[in-house]
Amino acid sequence: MKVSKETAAANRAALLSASGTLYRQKGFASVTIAEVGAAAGLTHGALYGHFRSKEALLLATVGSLFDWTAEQVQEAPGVGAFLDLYLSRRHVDNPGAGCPLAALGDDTARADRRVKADFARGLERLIEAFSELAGTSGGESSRAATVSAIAAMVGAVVLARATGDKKLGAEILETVRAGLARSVEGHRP
Amino acid sequence: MKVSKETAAANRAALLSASGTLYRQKGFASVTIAEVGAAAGLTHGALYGHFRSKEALLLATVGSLFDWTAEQVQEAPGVGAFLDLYLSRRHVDNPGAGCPLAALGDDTARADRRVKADFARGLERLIEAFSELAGTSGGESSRAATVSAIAAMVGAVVLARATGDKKLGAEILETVRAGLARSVEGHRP
DNA sequence: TGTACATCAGTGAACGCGCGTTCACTGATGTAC
DNA sequence: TGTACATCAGTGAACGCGCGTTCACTGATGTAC
Repeated sequence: MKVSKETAAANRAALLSASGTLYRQKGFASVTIAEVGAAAGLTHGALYGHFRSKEALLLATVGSLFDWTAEQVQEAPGVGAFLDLYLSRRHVDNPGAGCPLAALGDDTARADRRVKADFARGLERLIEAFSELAGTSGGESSRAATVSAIAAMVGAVVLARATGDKKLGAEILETVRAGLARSVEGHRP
Repeated sequence: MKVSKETAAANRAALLSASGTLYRQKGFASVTIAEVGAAAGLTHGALYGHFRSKEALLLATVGSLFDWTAEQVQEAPGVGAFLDLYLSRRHVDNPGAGCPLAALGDDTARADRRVKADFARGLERLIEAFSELAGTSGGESSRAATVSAIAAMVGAVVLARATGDKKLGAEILETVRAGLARSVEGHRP
């Protein structure tokens, strides 16, 4: 049956939220139309009222998904606090609510050019936000330090998740966290 | 028709080689039995003579796949040479013949406990091999530096692949390479 | 404001397709004599 | 060494199943009067 415009808009938002979570949990390839619909409290048929196809849903979802991490940085009170959150067991254990760059990096490498473009934009926004949070001026060496830090953070979360080994995973997180905390302090005169 | 024992063994090896390449290129979820068989020059039916199921093929493949990177380190003439190879455009553009930790990290996080165990073993071997190549003694700080370096390397390759942007990708690779080269030299008195 | 009706968001059965898996069959291998 | 035959690696048709997608239908919404 027909629903109000407000409900329809909320349903569309629920579909995008559900797909964003499911993609991060299961990867692009393993998410079905039916489960996205069900996670949003709808049937699979309803999804086609909002998106032309499975591909269109994917493109609509990643349009904003990869901005997540930069937004988290902007909300963080400081670099140390963000490092603690990003390199935490909680983050590693909850990919569906975590950094899409870490959860979908490999998937994006295999995806459409348009998905990659959204990923690149999200990464650029993250580099800017992180540089700003670290309080360094916009020099070249500041950007280089930020890029290296982000690579290490993403790598650490990917590796910690893939090992499935609490001890090794914790070692990776703590090692990278300590190394980056030292490096960031070193950049503050 | 029946083939010789040598041919059968070669076919089995070809299946494992094909699956290893295809997994790294397309991810675990998107590789079909038929295409693994075809890539090995066989039909899909032949595969079931060697492996009980699709899952058994996956487990047999990753049994040795994740050792690839440590073996590359052992063959490298030095740390600098390995960094140049790992953080190269060539590596980024050829995931099927590259580091499985970078190509399948996210997929492994979503996979069976046994796949994760093989990943963890491959990563441990890589940490040992890299420490040895870097020529540092087996102290705690040496291991920490190695773990941080590997996280940055894996993260750099994942990000460079996902951006699909030659310029940003090249910047990530070169920034991390330069940072690690400096860090490794710093550890040499 | 009240009423009749056109609109349209959502439902769920149905479709074709590709996948993993099975199995009767083929014919070269390799062994028994 | 030569021959007859049992073995078995590989083939390809067939199967059931789950998926993406379509579409006739439903009934609440929201508008025209």
